[in-house]
Amino acid sequence: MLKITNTLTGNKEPFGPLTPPKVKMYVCGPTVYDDIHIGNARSAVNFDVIRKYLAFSGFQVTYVMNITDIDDRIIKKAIDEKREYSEVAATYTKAYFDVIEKLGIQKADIHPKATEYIAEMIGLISGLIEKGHAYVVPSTDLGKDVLFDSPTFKSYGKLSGKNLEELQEGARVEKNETKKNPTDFVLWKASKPGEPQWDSPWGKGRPGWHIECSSMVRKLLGDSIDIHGGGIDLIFPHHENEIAQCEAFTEKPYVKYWLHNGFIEISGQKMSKSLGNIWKAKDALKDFRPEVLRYFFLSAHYRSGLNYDREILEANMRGWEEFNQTFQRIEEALTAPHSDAAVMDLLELRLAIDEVETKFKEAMDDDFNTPKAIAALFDLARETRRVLSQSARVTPGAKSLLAEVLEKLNLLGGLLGIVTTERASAPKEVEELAQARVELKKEKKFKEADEIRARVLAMGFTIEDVQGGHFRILPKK
RNA sequence: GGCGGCAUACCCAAGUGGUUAAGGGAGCGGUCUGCAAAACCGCGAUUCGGCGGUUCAAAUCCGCCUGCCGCCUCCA
Repeated sequence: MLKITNTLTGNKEPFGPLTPPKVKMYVCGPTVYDDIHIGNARSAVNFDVIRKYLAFSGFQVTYVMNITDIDDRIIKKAIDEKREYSEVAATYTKAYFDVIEKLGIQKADIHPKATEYIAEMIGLISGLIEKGHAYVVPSTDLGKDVLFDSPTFKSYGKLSGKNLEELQEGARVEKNETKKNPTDFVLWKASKPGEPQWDSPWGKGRPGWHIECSSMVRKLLGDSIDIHGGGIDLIFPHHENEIAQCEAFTEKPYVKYWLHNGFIEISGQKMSKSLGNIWKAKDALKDFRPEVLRYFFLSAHYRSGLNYDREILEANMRGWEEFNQTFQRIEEALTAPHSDAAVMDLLELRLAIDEVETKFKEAMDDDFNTPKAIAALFDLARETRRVLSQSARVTPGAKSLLAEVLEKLNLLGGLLGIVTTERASAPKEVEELAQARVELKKEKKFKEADEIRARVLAMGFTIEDVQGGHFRILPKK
């Protein structure tokens, strides 16, 4: 039984979608004004795994992730770079999908762009005005603003656990003369001359931030959906405001389960432009394999913070390498001739194979506990390596078990996206040198053999001796 | 000031009432080896930030304290 921690209730609840086996899932995607950083990447990976696990569990998931392609920061960038805002958005949308693809993140079923849903937004805003939840105020020469009247939505604050009085007393709520209440927020923003603009009943303007998600959710998934996700920082005000807009208008529950992922910190500090410690995903991908980054992201629970430090990531990578080595070693054993004479103890491996999927599911069913799920995979991998070390050539019985291991680890590890299909392969020349070295060793010409090893090392490869006069070539560490 | 989260071995990180406190990294000891590396085996928290309380039983529940962090303004 899958359980999910729901931010709305603060509890871990059994997961029951509105219309099983269908699951409607929406996650707040990027605002395409710059390259995404590893925090964005972590979020995308977390929800990718959640989406895949739901599908693995038999649910029919419809997954929507938006692209915010109109926003103040995009406009600012466009002005700074003297380009059209749409060019800026297109540039970073492309960059986003490039990173997503590299990270092995399955595309959402739909990636709607905000600017393609302006009509739906205007419709929703008009409806809110008619129902008395929004009001129009004069703004620029080109048009008027529309603001949400927060006290008219009586459960405002239910997601973030805030109430209107506290927010009004709070020192950090901005003063704004056009707002009737400090917690009111913009639904429609009048454009200034030269800014991107759309025609509306309130003149030339553009949508507020919160309204786009609400509009796209309703248009693409319906009034009520099962899962809505995003970063922990979006709880307030973004998701709170989405609830207010939608529920005030539809008078139906907007989202059943709210999921929020924790932040990545850089050496204990929040990533921010002002601190200058932004680590872009595309740069991370230059230094680390995508599977390693995914392994790192999934090494902590998605709700927790994740501290990044180069040493921590590199320590994670060493564990990941050993895990992935297992695949290559199994493949080697499977392709090598078998041995009927080998004495092998396979009992523990049999047990490990039988329980791995159960342990994996138990972990994932507990609010997508990926660290625990990974531990289950590592248990099987360790047991497999133990068996492999018993004999260079394995028995036919061992081969069939190893094939099962491969299947399980590929299935479950593949779901997490932490398995690499890349195998260490060396140039033919290196292979030949290594083979020649075997002969030299047989003739006890160790000095020559060591010279070959040194030469190969200079070429970027390490030769490791394996039992029975065999060898393995690995990239230099 | 309001709301929320976290504190588990040298490091990362699961565990949220009851058998030996997962897993990974690093370390140490051993086996193997021409050497090296790898591999494999073994070792490692009598204890879970501190102090009280509840309970037959707590890392796990409650209270207080200390420390760190996030949100309340754009933010994954």
